[in-house]
Amino acid sequence: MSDVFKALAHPVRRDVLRKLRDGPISAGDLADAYPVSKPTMSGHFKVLKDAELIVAEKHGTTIKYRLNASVADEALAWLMELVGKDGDKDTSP
Amino acid sequence: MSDVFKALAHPVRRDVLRKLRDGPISAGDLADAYPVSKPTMSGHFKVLKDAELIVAEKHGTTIKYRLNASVADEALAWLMELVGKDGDKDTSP
DNA sequence: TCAGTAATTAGGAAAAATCCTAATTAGGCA
DNA sequence: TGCCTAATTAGGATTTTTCCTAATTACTGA
Repeated sequence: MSDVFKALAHPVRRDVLRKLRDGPISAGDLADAYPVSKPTMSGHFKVLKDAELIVAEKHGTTIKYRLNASVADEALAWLMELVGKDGDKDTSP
Repeated sequence: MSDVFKALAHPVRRDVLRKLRDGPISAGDLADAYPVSKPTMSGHFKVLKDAELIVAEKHGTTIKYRLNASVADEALAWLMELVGKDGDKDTSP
């Protein structure tokens, strides 16, 4: 759980996760979206992967990352319990 | 927002927040609950205070901390948006 | 096979986090 | 006032995070 919150503690990593909400994106395209070097972005991807917030899919020479919402759900559940909301999984039937 | 997730990234700090769910607790009583020094705990309190996850109330010579759920709600809202749940504030009418 | 592109690993500098002991501040009370 | 307790601040050692440039790995296609 610490790994997840640690991963969420960096603004670039949070923004990467938001981008991945709309579907998988390649490492290169993600890297191009931020004013830091590619190796730095690769490091951010590693933090997100280690926390299992993202999953890598290899497509030939490129790698696409996709969001793993189930891990985010665990962090969500922790916060829900903290603030006293019950942990409903869905808001619509 | 980074401050909030950073504060949540340490297991002792997360546990402190959970304890405060049931009402305010003094700094000393909280410190006694963990196998680290009081100054270390004081440092953790500072991180939580800076993130506004807790609020200090002075009572004579002791200080009581209480949970500030509204900041936790913001982190919750961020995660809800990430995983595609709508951000209902309440689960019961 | 080998040049080109995508992405990561290696190595290292600078800043921040973690935790300790010792010293300090602040309040309450004989 | 002077002492005791509660809690924080100061100072410092160690580890982790963050970010860079340079080098490496891995796949593709002429």
